[in-house]
Amino acid sequence: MAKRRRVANLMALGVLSTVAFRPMHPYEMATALRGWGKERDLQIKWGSLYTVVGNLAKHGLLEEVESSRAGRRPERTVYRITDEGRAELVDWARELLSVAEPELPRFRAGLSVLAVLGPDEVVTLLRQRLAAVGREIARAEGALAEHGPRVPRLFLIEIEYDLAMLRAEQAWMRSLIDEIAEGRLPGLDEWRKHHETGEITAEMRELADRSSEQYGKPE
Amino acid sequence: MAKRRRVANLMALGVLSTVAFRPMHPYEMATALRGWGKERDLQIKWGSLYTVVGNLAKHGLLEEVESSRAGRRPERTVYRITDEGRAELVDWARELLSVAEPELPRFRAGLSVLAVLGPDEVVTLLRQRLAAVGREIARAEGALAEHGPRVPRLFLIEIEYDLAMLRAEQAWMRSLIDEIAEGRLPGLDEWRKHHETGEITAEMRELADRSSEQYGKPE
DNA sequence: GTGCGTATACTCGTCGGCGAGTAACGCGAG
DNA sequence: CTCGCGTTACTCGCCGACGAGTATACGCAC
Repeated sequence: MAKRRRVANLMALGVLSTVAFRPMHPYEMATALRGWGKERDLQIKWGSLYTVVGNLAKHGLLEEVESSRAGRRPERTVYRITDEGRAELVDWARELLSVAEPELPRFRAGLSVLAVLGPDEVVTLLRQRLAAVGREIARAEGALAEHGPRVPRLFLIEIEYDLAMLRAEQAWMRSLIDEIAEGRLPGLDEWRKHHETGEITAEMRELADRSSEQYGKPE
Repeated sequence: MAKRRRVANLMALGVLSTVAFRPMHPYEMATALRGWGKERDLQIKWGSLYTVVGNLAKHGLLEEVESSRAGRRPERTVYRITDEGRAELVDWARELLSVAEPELPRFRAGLSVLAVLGPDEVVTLLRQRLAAVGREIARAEGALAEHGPRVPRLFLIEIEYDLAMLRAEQAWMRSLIDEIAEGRLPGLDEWRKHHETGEITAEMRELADRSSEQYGKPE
């Protein structure tokens, strides 16, 4: 289960997958990744790039090929992927596709502190986010429509995944918004009262102090 | 849009939300969070805890109350939330609930490097993950069933969100698996051939070299 | 009552992440 | 032909994340 990667940063996965095609220097890897459209999956931090490539080399997953300097430009070090690097890439892909450890999206964190806001405001905020999700959906659909004809479907799979997840999120948010807005959410009155008066119900106090186990084991 | 948080780590959100109830020392915050069941959202790294609390204090979101030592135990520093801290908590919650910047789940990264594996293996791996997702669903359902009676629904919202997302993921994975397993995915033959012979199609080579813009602007 | 395992409550050091800075080149405008 | 601004290609350095280490206290067996 998810053995510790020598280079854990997901950008390293991107690097490995581009440099698998042909030897490159770091900057080239980044532009290739970008040109590919993968900046979305593993966002490129220019600062990290060289750290990551350096670490990959240190661990024998990449190796330095040449260190040419054209003119008096800064030196460009070209790297090639090693057999070990290729193995790591494959093994990592296997892990990512087969393991489902729970993720912690930021929105989920927001949901878990819902109660610090009042119900009415929550509805407003969720509506804003719903609109934003709608825009993301449009964007993903646009991307599919644009590239669908030219690019094999295999390479657009992540976008299809995005779409599926975004639509699910949209549906879920809609039903939650409706429940709150129409007053059907159980406990809504206590929530509103707590928020207006700042008063903490006995229930909440109890919850706050209890330290029993809940949903999910500590790692 | 997502102004830079003085303390960006999501654990800080957890800390703020617990210490909002009453002053505590760091270790107590962590156990409260755990007892609450929030270790799932913002997983607790013991090393980070003190860094995070320290940073919150440094930025005036928490303040030191007393530094009692009971017996000859290590000194316990108790912190209280400041008005600024409370404001940050509320503002942060607002942001998390209203903004939808795209997340980058690990699975999505795996999908984006699908092609380094062969279709048959991909099916096997996805089936494994499908089973794992099923177990996660069961777990979330169990948690809902267990706590539903005792805990107000408001505090279980994240679990409902988990469930919705997990089910969507399950459905999407099923349909992808079927498409590949039943040979309905377009481009499947090229994919298989590429994987068996190691040969790169002209299409892929072209894709690899092109550096045109795609889906998503660089930040 | 003494030994030992476990919970409590931190401290420290390292390593990676990443923003900001730098420097050479190339080109288009005037 | 030269100014300057965008692109290429990196380097530097801080600071935050977190694993591992540490030290006390408490409970319980024998």
